[in-house]
Amino acid sequence: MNGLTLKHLRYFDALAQHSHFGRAAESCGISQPALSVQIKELETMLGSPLVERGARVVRLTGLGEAFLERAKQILVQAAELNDLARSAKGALAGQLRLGVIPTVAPYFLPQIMAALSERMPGLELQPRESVTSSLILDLLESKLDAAIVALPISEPSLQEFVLFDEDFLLVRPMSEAHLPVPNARMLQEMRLLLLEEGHCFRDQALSFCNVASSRPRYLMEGSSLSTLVQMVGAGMGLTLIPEMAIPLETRMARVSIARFEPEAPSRRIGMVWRKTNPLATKLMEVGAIVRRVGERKQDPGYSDQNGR
Amino acid sequence: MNGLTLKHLRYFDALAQHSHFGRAAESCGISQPALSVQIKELETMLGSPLVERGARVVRLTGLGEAFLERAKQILVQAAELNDLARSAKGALAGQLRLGVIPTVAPYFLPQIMAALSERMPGLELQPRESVTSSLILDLLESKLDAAIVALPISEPSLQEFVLFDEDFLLVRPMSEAHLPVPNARMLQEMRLLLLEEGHCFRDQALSFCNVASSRPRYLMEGSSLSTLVQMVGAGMGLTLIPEMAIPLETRMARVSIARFEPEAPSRRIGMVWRKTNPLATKLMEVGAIVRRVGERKQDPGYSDQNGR
DNA sequence: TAAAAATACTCCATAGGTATTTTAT
DNA sequence: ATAAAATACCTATGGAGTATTTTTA
Repeated sequence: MNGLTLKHLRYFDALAQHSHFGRAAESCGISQPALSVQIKELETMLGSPLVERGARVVRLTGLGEAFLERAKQILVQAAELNDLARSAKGALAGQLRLGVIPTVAPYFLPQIMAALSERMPGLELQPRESVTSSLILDLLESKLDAAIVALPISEPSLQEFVLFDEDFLLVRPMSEAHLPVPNARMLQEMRLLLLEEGHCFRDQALSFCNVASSRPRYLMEGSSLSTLVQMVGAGMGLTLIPEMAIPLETRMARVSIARFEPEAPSRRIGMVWRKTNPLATKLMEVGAIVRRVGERKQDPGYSDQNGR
Repeated sequence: MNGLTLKHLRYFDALAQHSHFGRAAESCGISQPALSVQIKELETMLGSPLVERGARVVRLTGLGEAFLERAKQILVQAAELNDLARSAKGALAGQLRLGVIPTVAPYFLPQIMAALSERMPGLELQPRESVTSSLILDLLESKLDAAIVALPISEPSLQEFVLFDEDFLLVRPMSEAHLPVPNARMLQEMRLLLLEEGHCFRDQALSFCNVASSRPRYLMEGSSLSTLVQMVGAGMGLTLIPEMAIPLETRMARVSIARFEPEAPSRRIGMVWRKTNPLATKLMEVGAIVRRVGERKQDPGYSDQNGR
């Protein structure tokens, strides 16, 4: 009598996500009629419709919303079952889907991959770069195993593992190198170049400047730290970048770096994963290795392959 | 790549429960080879065995245990999805699987069924009588929707809904009706007839008598309150019964009833259900109706169909 | 050697495809 | 009029049955 299938849930989840039978079907790798039939079957089992069919819109009913929420939980748990076997085996093998935020990835990911391939040879790292909000969503839906982001996340279902803290440094045109380092108040009056919305680094920088409104007068936006530094070099303003970005980003640019004293702004970088992930203990080991990489980077005597 | 099915989980759950491919298959309504194939498929997907096959024994591996735990969770949640639709509809309709402990069922269930069929006509009550431990297990595995038991249960995942408190009364042979009512200390020296192990009412009575050991000197056991009262009538000792059992059990018996003063032992009867059950709000309504029945029963002016 | 699980094969139910119709804006 | 979902019909995969062999205590 219980004809419910995980397939039903996957299809319904896809339908809810796309709000469109055709695209949802495509995302499942099946044809639109096949998906229609499965959804209808699900509704028949339940005795109530899950979606309202408009001519151009598909919307979830109230029941559909409630159903979706629970269905997602089940799908996540089912996905975790797959990881269970891997976690039972000694070394963490197979692929590890790791998300990394854009203001960390280019400066840290190469070293992470090098360290992991040495210390955990069986591991196949599948990195994905995106902003925090997107990474967290994927994490919660079990589309990622772990993510490296700025802490805190404060999501109760996620485990946070601190990797390291790092300061933000001031990047100015060479021509201003002789000027005193401005403080937070002064920064508010200057032409500050920051990342576009969605990047946590942007918010952290703004919060240092005590900027309440999200768009102060002299704010310009770039889509990568590299772009920002280039713009600074061209005399268009100044910016902040995290310390780990210095070697790579300032090598070719005609800019001057200054440290804020005595209170430098900073961020805490950490790794997060679902607490219920069966790989949790293995992920802790991964975290320890990654942390080691971070410590080496911060050691002033250390010189990585990015030179400097 | 994710060929996992709820069917796999159901079959594996059955196998774990029966530790026997043949019987597990039977309980699933399929043949033994069919189950073997599915289990093997599951193990192949995971890459590790879930069970150790002995010639006469099937035991779960470590991975199997871990897998089972998570699989059960998923199965419960999947079962709850079915209830979701019903809860969305206005009145609670369809069948409601209600467990009741043996020391409540015969005295309370008829009135409950009468009240519910009047107040919730669409509801088809499927009662099941068993001891508390068994009811709670079934509840947690979603094989019951709710249960009427003695509180507290103190299981975090269960919602407790208090129905009423009721006293325990002393049942003596008619010949002893003139004697003073014994207190708890005195009871320890008397020939006390109680239910066999597993019944919560037995434990509650023992705890009133401050009996530490589970089998005091003068203890005899019966399998139903009715039997106990008959034995008391035959002069074999005395017993305690809950107040609601009085009308039915003492009608035909030559026994005398006495109330303990001033501190009568008592029990709290309540209804419990899984907090995550989508029917939770509806179950609260059911609880309210059942509570009303309990209140009417306790009203001295009330006379139910059991006479008295 | 005997009970139990695995294997071999056969079959049919059903998930899914293609072609088409119906629906709603 | 048109995009989108439902329906009709057909095909093929795989779940489940029976018969049999293999395993192990």
